Amino acid sequence: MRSAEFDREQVLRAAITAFMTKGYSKTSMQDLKKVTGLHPGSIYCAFKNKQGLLLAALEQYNEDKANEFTHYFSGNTQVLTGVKSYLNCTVSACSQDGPQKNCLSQKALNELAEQEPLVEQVIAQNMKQWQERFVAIFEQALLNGEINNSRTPKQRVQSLVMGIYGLRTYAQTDPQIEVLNELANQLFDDVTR
Amino acid sequence: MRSAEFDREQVLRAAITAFMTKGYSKTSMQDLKKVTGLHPGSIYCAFKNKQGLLLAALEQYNEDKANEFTHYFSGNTQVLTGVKSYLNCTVSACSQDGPQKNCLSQKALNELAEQEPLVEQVIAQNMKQWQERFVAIFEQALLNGEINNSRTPKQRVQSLVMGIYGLRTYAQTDPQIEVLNELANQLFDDVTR
DNA sequence: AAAGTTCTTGAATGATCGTTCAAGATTGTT
DNA sequence: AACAATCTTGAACGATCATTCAAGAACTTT
Repeated sequence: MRSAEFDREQVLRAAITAFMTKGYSKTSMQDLKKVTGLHPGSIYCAFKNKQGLLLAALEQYNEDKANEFTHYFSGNTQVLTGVKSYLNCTVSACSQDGPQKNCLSQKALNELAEQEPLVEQVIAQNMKQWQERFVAIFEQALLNGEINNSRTPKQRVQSLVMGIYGLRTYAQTDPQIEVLNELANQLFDDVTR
Repeated sequence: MRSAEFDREQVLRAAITAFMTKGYSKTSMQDLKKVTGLHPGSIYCAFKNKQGLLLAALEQYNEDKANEFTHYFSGNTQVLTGVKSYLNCTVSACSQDGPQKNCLSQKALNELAEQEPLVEQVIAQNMKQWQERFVAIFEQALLNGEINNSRTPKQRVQSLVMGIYGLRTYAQTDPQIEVLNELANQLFDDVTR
């Protein structure tokens, strides 16, 4: 046996950045060869094809986001403080230039929904997981008495994730950080009221 | 002189539908030939190239949306009633299948932002116009006493359009009409509170 | 160190892409 | 009716696309 020479995570992160900046369709295999350092044959051997690479990249992205998420809520401070700082982080990411202002799942969903059912399904699943992590957080907030039960945690989270999707789209037309911060603060207030 | 034989609006509406269903990159000139009934040469003569056709389609789309908008607020009923029915219409569009569940501006923005500056600029302008139409509506609502001045009309509208962007994205992962209606109702309450 | 296995390489493939343009068709003018 | 002007047609173009695969390189085992 001989093990592969490339670092899978490193390759996937490079692919993630490429897909986030240029989108799936406009990212050619030549681009992917350049950023991953892998020759076409290796890519096809490891991921079957371009779509397979996207699916693997989405999986990696989901994992990274899950780790990031737990990082925000690992401390034993108030739960809502974590939500607030999560939103602040999202805003500052959106207001910057560069690839990180986007979300791979959201961008790929917009591009490929109803065109690539498998991809759509995987993204929907990832987003559902993300949403469920938030629900767990808000259920804890309810137990802590940080929020009341005028709306269920799930209802609040649905509004929250909808708001974050909207925030990212809004930021693409108007990346003023003050406006985005105001929007995020208002969203926080509405969701925790 | 000899006038063109095709109906420009008809061609643009066909292009709009095509771009909305498959996205810009994945809509080939062959597709466009098929749906518009125009041969490549005619398309290039009338719109210069594929991007020119997209720009023309975006312009037509913006015009159509503006007309649709005034339709919702032309009656002399309460302003907020119009907002509510606008949201209901958006929800039912999102929950359906087919091309109309998307918004051409939003989809193209997600696909082409930071890749095609000219397209991005035109879309940002269209979205700004859409937002300004809403601001005028909310200023009227303020005069009518339908909303208070705890937030400015502009602030309310920023939250509203952000919410609508988010609603459309949310609908792509979970098109249950009950959930979307609940989200839209909550958005309405938050924005008019 | 030789053989066997697995991975890497990158040129080649056929398909499809956006785009062009010269020839044909149609209309308006004289 | 003949000519000029303009539009339509669709085959052809080079470029680029995702993908393949046979040959070479590198590692493991004997």
